[in-house]
Amino acid sequence: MKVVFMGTPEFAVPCLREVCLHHEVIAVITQPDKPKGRGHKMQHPPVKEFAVSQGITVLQPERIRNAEFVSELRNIHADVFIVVAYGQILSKEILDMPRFGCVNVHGSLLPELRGAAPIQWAVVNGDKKTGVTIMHMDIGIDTGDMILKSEMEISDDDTGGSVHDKMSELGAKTLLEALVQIESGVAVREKQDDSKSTHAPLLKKDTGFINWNEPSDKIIKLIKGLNPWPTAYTLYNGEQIKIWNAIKSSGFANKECGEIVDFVSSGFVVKTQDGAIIVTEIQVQGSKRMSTPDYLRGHSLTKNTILGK
RNA sequence: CGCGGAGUGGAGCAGUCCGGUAGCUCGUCGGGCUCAUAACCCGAAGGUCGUCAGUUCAAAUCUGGCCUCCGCAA
Repeated sequence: MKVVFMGTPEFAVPCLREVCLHHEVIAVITQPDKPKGRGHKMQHPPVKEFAVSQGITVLQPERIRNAEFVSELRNIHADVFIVVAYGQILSKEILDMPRFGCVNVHGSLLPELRGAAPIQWAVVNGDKKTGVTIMHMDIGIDTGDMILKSEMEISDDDTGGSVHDKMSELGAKTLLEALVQIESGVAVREKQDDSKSTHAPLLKKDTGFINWNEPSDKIIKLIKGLNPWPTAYTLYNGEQIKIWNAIKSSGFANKECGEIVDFVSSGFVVKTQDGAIIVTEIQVQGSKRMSTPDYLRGHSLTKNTILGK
């Protein structure tokens, strides 16, 4: 099929890679280059990098819904638009353009976790499984008719990052299957049960601020789900400490939540609502991420300090 | 030219302001003690202090350039 691919971050690259192998990608549409990062250097979206390496035409409209760009898009005459984490909302005009419509790869088992950050929220919520859904886009956000789903397990060791990476590949595979079905006319259109929908809002920095008054399991899920971004964090005497990893512990019933109650070989122990957790990997401002024992070799933390303020 | 932090034996740091013998906590290796130990005691190895140049009798330390890493902000 003749495909226009819309996508921006790393997550979309495997999809583009696989689609390139089996279909004719006539254009890639991605977000404009933006000054980003330290020193405000220009940064190309990962999808652009890949597209350029394959010699595919790259278009980076500031606003894809602008009349001028829409007419440009109309002239491309693709059979299908594939949208994977593009980052802009498509207008009805665009959705109706290709013969087979617009196909989206979404990182959850819809109708659960509609929205911007389904992968991380699945981990944060402590879900045991998640998956990808391939769907026909409609005017709503992640509300379109579903074509195909693939499930995957979330293990205790998984992080937002690890699930992201695995799902990125799973999504590409599932997308290819769906495209075959679409092309041969056997693809189903399953309506979503809106009454079962949940929401996975955009992650912000402060999503990672740890509330030590919550149970150990919940805090650990937050830490895992927001690793590597935006990362769970707390404050130690007003200084931010990112917490990369922690394991469950217990005891210290008579202590205050958030208090550093002990030091053990794998890290320091913090009281939570229903027990304690051992913080095993941290990062302080200006320094790199390291295991807590490493950190404690050159720094000291004071016992009984209350974290989070 | 967005703001800021950092590069010192294998790890994490101190020392830099105020130039003058390379230090701490661990790890490693050897020995001792112990029924035993991630415990304790004794000893050892291991660093051209990111890099290049400059100042100086003398540079980890002062000056300038470069490389790399990190936090914030976007």
